[in-house]
Amino acid sequence: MATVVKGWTRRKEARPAEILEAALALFAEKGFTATKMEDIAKRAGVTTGTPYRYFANKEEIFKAVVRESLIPQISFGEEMLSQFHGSGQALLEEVLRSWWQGVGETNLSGLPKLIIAEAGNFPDLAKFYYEEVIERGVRLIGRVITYGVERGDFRPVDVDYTVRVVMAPVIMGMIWKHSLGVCEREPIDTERYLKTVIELLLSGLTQPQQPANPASLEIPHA
Amino acid sequence: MATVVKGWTRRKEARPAEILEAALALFAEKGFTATKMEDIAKRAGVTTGTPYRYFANKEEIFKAVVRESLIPQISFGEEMLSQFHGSGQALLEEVLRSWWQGVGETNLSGLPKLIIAEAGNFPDLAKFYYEEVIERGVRLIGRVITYGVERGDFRPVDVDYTVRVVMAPVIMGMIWKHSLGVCEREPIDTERYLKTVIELLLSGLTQPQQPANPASLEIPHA
Amino acid sequence: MATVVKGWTRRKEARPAEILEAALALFAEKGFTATKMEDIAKRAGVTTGTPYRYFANKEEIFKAVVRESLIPQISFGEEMLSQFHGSGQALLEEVLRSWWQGVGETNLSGLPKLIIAEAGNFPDLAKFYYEEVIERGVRLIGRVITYGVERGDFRPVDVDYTVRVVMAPVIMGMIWKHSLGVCEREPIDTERYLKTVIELLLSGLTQPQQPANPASLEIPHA
Amino acid sequence: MATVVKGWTRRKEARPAEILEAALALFAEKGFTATKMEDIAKRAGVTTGTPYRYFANKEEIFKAVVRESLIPQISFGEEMLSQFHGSGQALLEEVLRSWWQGVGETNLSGLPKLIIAEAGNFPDLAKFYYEEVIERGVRLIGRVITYGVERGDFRPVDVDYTVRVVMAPVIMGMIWKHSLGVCEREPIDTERYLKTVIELLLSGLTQPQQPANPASLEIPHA
DNA sequence: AATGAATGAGCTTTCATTCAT
DNA sequence: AATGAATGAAAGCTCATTCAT
Repeated sequence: MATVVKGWTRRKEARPAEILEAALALFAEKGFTATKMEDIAKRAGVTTGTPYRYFANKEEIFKAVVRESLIPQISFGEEMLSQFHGSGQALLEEVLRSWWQGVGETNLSGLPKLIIAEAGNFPDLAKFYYEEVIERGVRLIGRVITYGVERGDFRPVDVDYTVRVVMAPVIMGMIWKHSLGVCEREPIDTERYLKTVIELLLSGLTQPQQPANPASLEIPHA
Repeated sequence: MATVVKGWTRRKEARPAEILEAALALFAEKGFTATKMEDIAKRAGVTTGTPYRYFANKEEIFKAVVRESLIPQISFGEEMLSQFHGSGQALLEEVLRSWWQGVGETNLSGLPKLIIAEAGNFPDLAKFYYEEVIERGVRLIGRVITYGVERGDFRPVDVDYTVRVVMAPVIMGMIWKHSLGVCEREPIDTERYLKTVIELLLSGLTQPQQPANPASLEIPHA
Repeated sequence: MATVVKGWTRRKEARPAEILEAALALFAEKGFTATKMEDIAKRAGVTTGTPYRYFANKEEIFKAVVRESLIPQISFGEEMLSQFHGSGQALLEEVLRSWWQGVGETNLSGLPKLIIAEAGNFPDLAKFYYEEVIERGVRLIGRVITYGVERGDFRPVDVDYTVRVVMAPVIMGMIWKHSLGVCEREPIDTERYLKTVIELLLSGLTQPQQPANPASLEIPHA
Repeated sequence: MATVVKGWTRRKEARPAEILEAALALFAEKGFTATKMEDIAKRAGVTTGTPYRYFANKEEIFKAVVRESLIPQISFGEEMLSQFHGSGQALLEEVLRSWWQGVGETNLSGLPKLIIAEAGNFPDLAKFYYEEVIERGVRLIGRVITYGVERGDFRPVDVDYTVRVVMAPVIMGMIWKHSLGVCEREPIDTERYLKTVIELLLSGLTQPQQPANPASLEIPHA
């Protein structure tokens, strides 16, 4: 939230970032349509017209938020994959957990909900998000699963579709936080949720053929 | 859509149902906010004021759609559960498949997306949906899993949280169809998706035949 | 409120009167614009279209209410005047009290408020009411005052304008009942109000016994 | 009406006042409901959305009109009372005349009609007006009468109710101007009306100098 | 570069009146 | 004579975007 500096002293180059930060917070809370430009401006500590100096319109602000905040998280996952040498199980868990930490526990977790909600009414946004985020994400998880299958850690599976099944609980966890989750009597215990997800997925993916290697059932980090 | 008839008569008793059908189609396509009352009216073959003869406002139309269409599907699942005598695996597959058939392949599959998207801006709707749909659905799947665990078909699991993990891929499948799914080059093969989901879940839930590593079976917090 | 008779048995000739009664009650409560035709119908125990069998539109219903209910009250006052033989004071009191009883304490007391409120937006209604009610009422009170002056009971006064001053507290009393009166902590004691009105008016009109100050008796513009 | 200026600037600080002035004129003419926001805007020389920058909604515009225009008139009367040293008669006449001048002869005279008309349908407005205007007005006139009674200028009277009787002709005079008054062949001569009011009221309130004729003071029927 | 007043199309909801039955 | 479903124009309020300063 924009460190307050004495009036004109505030460095101009911080403006766009402050606007994007404010926009992300509001997008996550209310969605795209329900977020008013004026609220973004106010929250960024500027006036109505200022965001238009830096971004052509609300859609461009959304794209910029995605580019600046979400896409680096995917790059981070790709980085991790390229340097990984352990078991498929460990890799999958590592990727899911770091995604959860970098996205699920930040305001970014509001973006999947937003895009799901508004894709139909903003086809440009949908296309952009699909190409820049979804496709890269799917490719990343696909490579993770293939890695495990090729190492013999995972059963041979229908990779393309398994990717979606693997991602679903993580995405849903994020969506939940930002929508009906607020109706629940006791908030979700995210660590417990994540643990359940990983346990079920790994257990479902793991090669059951040979007498199980007890180590491979253990939860890494445990 | 409504055979055109001269004058207003004849369709009298059919009107509310026609309006709900039109509303569901539009809700699924555009969401709650973006669905204009006038569009509902037009699609139902009536004029602006007519829906208000039957429903107090847009929120009530939504509730009626849920009550008339979605809730019976849950009742159907409860019915199925109470009469089932086979294995846990068979029960879970049966429930998921029939849910998919009765909801996922109809316009009803648009409702989860809608409610996720608009919960924050329509707390009344959220509360209604949470109490009437989510809680009953969660309870149903919880009983299905417990059934399997008690029969020894499934590993002992953290039922409350496993429910969410089991439902996630099904819900996501429905959400996908109505949002970013339209961006995909080739449409999802739903049978293939469902097969992958069930295979992974059953494989993840099923009691391993050989002596398992006890540590990995523990229920968190237990 | 429409004696309930077995369905079709209800004598048709009672319909218009029932509709007017319902209309008066609602007009008094909500005013002209805010009274919905459908509410009139419902309250009269018929359906939406029925009032239109008897009256061309809402304005005509209003006129009929005035003709059937309010105008007879004026005739009654005229009757009283033509047969009266006592003092001017007694006559004025009699007229005011019987007006209060026949109008002020019934739903008719809502009509002055209504017409005052809506005259600007329904010029036809205003003209009708002015000609049929106001002019006759003013003429009546004018003759009452003249009666008192000619008998020497009242000071010689500017009759035309005194009429308005005399009527004002009675009209305001009725208006009050139907509008801001509801905000008062304790409801108006109408008998006490009426007593205060009459006391002040009679005391203000009565011929002082001692040689009067001629200046104060002059009629302006005379 | 707002000298037309190029662009939107310049009138910045004047806007709210211009809007209130336009609103008052329309409220006086048509009442609250029948005054369209767009008409207020047009008359103030702006477009539909502009009034909403300054006032949350139509009700708030009404309240602002009352606060800015009517309430100062009451304060003025209170001021006058606190500095007055003459006879009760002179005080009452002074107060009524200055009220007439400051309210009766301006657009403010439309407010009593408005509030009487719409109290039932806008309870919030009614409560506000009752508390901010009526109660203070009643208290003011009550003190004026008490002043006269205590000085021996007025007969001892039922102050609470006499207040209403005294105010009635003044309020009615204002109401009349804005409703059925327009139907009259020759417009009311306000000076003549006011003179008649004051003469009748003072004559009705003044302590008879001579031994009173008990009969004439008795309340008939008592 | 930044401001913030102003725009105006767009949406939900209401209700007098009509007219097929 | 009576019904009551349907009409459709109208009104309050919102908000992305513009542009004079």
